[in-house]
Amino acid sequence: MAYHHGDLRRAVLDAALDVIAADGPSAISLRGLARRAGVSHAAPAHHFKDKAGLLTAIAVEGNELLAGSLAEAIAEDRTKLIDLGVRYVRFALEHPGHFAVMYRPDLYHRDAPELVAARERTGRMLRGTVKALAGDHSAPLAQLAAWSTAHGFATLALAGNLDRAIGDQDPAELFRTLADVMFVGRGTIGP
Amino acid sequence: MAYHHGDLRRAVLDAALDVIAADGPSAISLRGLARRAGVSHAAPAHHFKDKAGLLTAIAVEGNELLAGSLAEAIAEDRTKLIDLGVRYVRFALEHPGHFAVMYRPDLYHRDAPELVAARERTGRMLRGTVKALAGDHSAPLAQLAAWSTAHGFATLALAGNLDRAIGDQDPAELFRTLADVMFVGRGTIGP
DNA sequence: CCGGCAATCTTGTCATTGACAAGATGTAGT
DNA sequence: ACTACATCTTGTCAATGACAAGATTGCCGG
Repeated sequence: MAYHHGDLRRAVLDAALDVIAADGPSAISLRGLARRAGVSHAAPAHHFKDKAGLLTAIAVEGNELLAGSLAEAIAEDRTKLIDLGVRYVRFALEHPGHFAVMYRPDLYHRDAPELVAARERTGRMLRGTVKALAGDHSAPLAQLAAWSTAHGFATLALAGNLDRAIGDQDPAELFRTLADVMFVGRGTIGP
Repeated sequence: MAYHHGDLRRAVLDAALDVIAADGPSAISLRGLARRAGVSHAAPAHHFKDKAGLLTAIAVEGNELLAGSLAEAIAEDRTKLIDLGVRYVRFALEHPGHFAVMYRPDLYHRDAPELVAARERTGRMLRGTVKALAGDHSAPLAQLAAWSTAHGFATLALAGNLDRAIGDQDPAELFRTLADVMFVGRGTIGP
């Protein structure tokens, strides 16, 4: 084994995401991740400072991935709010490790500058699209409604609370159906 | 200090709920709770077996409290789905410790019989009300929509993600406004 | 009244973990 | 080659969860 791992930072991140997706954020241990990567027990700390630092890095990466995906949808059509919701749900299902950390600020350093920046970038996507659809007076409420619905659906689906309702469908497409029924044809929110 | 605490079980539960509401479930330690209650470090284990057992007890109690509140709303008017949502949100804000644990099955014993029973009781409330409003064909989707929205709103509000949007309003009443805008006047869901 | 019995709590211990400090090893720039 | 730096190792400590064994208390049947 070489003294330098090559990319220990990424290896630890990937191992952590594996464990989190399988058993939740409380199941990770820096020492366990070190063993998985074949390095000494204190090596990860050099890249992430401490456990909260590792989870902060995951939250940052998650927000960047999500912002990127939302940006794609906006590039296609900046008026389709439902597409943003579908991508939000799809992101949660495809990156369960990231999603499981992102909205648990008690687990990481919520004031880290890079995190604040990534969060802000994600938030701008949603706000911009909502404002393009709703008047300025109803935009905040519409934003709340959209975010709450997508976030609630994703959260419940990830935790397995919707297994029976979802069956063998694609959850993200089921969410599209749901959002269509809720929003389409209403003056306040959707086209 | 008497050898018997009196009601150590409740004291530990209350202390745990305090800590969880303040710093999240990852901040609790059985030994810390024991110190808070003025007992030896191993006393709590006698009541809850282990840490997951303590969190299981909290999840059970939370589901029972929530089911009770929902039952009240149904007793008043079994057709007002929005009232259920408002109570769901209010429960989350008034019992943040319980709520923070209930939907994190990775933290507790998700198969404990008492927990399954309490969950089932809560679920019946929602299903019954939704079925009374929507036809059998659209009920599952309507239930998903209602639960997702309320759960997402409560989750985001608790994590502090909605602070700016909420301002100094009562979050639960804000949710009522939001739900009114979303649901009222639609054939599929609300009256 | 009392002997035992179960529930409750204490004390003692162990492996694991997170965090930190100090040192070793490789790498890049000059 | 020399130096500065990033990376990784080794060693250590306090805190924690879990377990085992024993002490204390209240209670119940006889």
